[in-house]
Amino acid sequence: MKISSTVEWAIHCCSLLAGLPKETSLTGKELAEFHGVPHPYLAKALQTLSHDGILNTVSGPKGGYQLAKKPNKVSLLDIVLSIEGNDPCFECDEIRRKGPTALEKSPSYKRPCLIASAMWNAEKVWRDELAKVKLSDLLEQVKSKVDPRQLKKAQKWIEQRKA
Amino acid sequence: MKISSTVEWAIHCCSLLAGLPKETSLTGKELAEFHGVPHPYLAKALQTLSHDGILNTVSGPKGGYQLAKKPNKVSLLDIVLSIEGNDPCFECDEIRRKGPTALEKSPSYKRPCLIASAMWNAEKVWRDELAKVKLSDLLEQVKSKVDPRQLKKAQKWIEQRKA
DNA sequence: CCTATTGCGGATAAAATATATCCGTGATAG
DNA sequence: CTATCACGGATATATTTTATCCGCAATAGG
Repeated sequence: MKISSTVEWAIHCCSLLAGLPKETSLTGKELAEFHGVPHPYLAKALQTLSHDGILNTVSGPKGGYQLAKKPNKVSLLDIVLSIEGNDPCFECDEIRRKGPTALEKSPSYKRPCLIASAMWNAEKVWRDELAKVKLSDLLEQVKSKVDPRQLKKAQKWIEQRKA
Repeated sequence: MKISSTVEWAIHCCSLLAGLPKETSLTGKELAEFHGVPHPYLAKALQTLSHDGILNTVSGPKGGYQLAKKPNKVSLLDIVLSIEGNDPCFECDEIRRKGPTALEKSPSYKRPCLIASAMWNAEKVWRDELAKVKLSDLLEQVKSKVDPRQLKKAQKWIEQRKA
């Protein structure tokens, strides 16, 4: 039960893009360099986010990625599901219907397995919690909790690229 | 982000053992056959559950597995963590400290990354939810929601083995 | 136009993890 | 003493994750 590290990269990228001035975009290469992660692989994730309407992309020189929506309209859940897919993390293999004591057919099989239900319910509260957290919330926290020197440094790095 | 199918087996096994009459135990082979899953691999899971104090084991003929605690003292979280390990599913790779705009050293690095915090918080509510569900709760639901014919069949199958 | 830059999509490779099996050892009931 | 069973380690196989590459389409600028 491990969340792929691509999810971490994707959230960082989206957070960064969310904090950018209007009309500013970053290329995949820049996003990879900024975060110190491999570019070709990160590109796959950006592609996926773009496909799912979280990022806007522009081809060609001066192209790159922008956040497709307002930061308060993008949740962590949106990003996680985009990268990981929205299959539930607990998959019910219907083992209640296997083995020598299973019935050929039973009305109770139409209801979900009790164990699966409990697992899915827990996953639901997890998802609900992630859905509550928007990129705008992260931006808000950044103001007070991240070292101002780092913010300055990042801002400078980006301005230099876009000049 | 997928939970291993071994977890599903483990929960089914624990639930079954929880519903057994006092002093009744089942062998690894019986548990595997009952659920229609491969015995040697399931044995590994049972071993782990035993190691973590969820199951009691007895060697030798007439040996096997029993639930080590009362059903209301074993939660789904106990079983999940036993099998999957208790590492958080989101691992923070500290990418905020990587790349050209990171600082050598900053007091803000002593606090957890904001993104990781949000992910861990969601995982906490997930765990809390799983901790709420005890094997006794599942047993209670079984009474009203599982086909009585299947319960009868299972009971008979076990009695026959133990006769 | 032409060219350089950039994202897209498919194919592929390498590494890590999950799944599954086997066997020798020790414990124990009969 | 023997048959049954759990334990622990070693090993094999399958699947997933991680990572890279390349040809194509889009586009800004000369």
